[in-house]
Amino acid sequence: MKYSVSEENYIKTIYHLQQEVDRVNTMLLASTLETKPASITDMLKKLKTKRLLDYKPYYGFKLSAEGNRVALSIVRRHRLWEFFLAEKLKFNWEEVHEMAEDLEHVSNKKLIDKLDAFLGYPKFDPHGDPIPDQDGKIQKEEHVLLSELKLKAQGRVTKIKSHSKKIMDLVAHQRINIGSRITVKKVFEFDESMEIVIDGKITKNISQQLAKNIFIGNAQ
Amino acid sequence: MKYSVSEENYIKTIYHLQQEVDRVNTMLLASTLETKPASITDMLKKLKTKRLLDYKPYYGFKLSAEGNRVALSIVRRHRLWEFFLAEKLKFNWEEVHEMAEDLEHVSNKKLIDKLDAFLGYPKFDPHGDPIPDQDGKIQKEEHVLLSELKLKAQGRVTKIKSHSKKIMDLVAHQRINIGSRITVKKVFEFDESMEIVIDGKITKNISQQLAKNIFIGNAQ
DNA sequence: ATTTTATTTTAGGTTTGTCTAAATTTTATA
DNA sequence: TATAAAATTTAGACAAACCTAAAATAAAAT
Repeated sequence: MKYSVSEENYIKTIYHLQQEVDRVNTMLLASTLETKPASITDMLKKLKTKRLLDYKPYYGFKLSAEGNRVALSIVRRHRLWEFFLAEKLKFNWEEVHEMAEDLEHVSNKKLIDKLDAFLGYPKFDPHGDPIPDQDGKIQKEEHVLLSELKLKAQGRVTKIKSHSKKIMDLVAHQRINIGSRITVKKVFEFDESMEIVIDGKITKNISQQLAKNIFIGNAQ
Repeated sequence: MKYSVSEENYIKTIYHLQQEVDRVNTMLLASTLETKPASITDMLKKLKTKRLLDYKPYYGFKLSAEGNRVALSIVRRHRLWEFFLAEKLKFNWEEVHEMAEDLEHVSNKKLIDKLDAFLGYPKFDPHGDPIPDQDGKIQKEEHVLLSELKLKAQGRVTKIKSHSKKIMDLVAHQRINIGSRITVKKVFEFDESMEIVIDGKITKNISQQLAKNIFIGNAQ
């Protein structure tokens, strides 16, 4: 089945929100997609008739098994293109997300599978997010938030929680990259900010809010 | 300026038709785009207000300078993606056209320029068609139709005129590729069909209709 | 130079995906 | 538990891009 760009964006967004909160509602989806609640309701009805969504008016909704399958294929496309943009075209990993938003809707399966092969079947994208394989299988990530790392603890950055421009700006400025080795030197009780050392070289001070958006783990 | 997929398809199609006939009309455009004349008129009015088209009702239309510029940028994207698909993803050159129809609408300029660099600034796509550079400049092709080649004449295939599935099927089956060296062994007066030798190895008989769709020239 | 035929445009309708405003249902609060 | 507030849905409208049927114009034929 082929879905419209709009349908795909709804499915993908519902999928991502379901990873974060246990109940996605109309309001949340509307604010995430920067659209109005009434538009959400319209699309929910459409996705329900296409059996991508379990949806009872007023009682909430979630992706059906088929909806989940479709979501994973969109996520796969998105992350493969991100990998391509960063690895082959040499884009900075902060700028690939936006471009991949367009490329992800090119849905020719043979194209995506050949791209996957060309890239060497990568398991994680440049943000450290796992790339689903042809069957939608995802390699388990094991990581903790930098904010939860104990003093003197060390690890590699595997992922940034949100890819919003605001966060990416700060992360890039602080020279924190996927793969950077981070050591926690100090945690300040006052505001829970921390002093870290990046790759054994640069020392930086970061806020707790930022540390709560950086994952340290086992990927790559 | 950003244009819709539909607008881009109209602009691109008008551009291509203008290379072939000196006056594109509503009927021709409708049949090429597999749409109805009334829909063409609607879009012509829209493209006129966007100053991409010189158009006087009932008097005909042609791309404006700006329309031409936009068309060349679409053609550039299309052919760069075709080159990528054939060269990097190892698709057969007969199958890349369809996929590039989707990819061409991803119009981020920085992405396209980086793709161009990654591919090594190719001058011709896998069909032998020239790829416009950032400024819309096209490398001149010098080629003649295979049907016009003299007896015993020889040359390399640089381009297939149309990329319709019907032609591509036949061309692929006959093992005629871009770059193949063709020698004309015989021309039969009865139906103007010809016997050719491909790369000094295989002998084939092809119809005049087919020979009129194969260009022999100087590209690559 | 009419008449016939072909082409093009207009008028009005459809679908997709959006919107605003109003109505309905659920949840929270007094 | 009745009422206020918040969330959700319905009703009706709009733009984009298409359609059919009819009207207008241009081109061809007699």
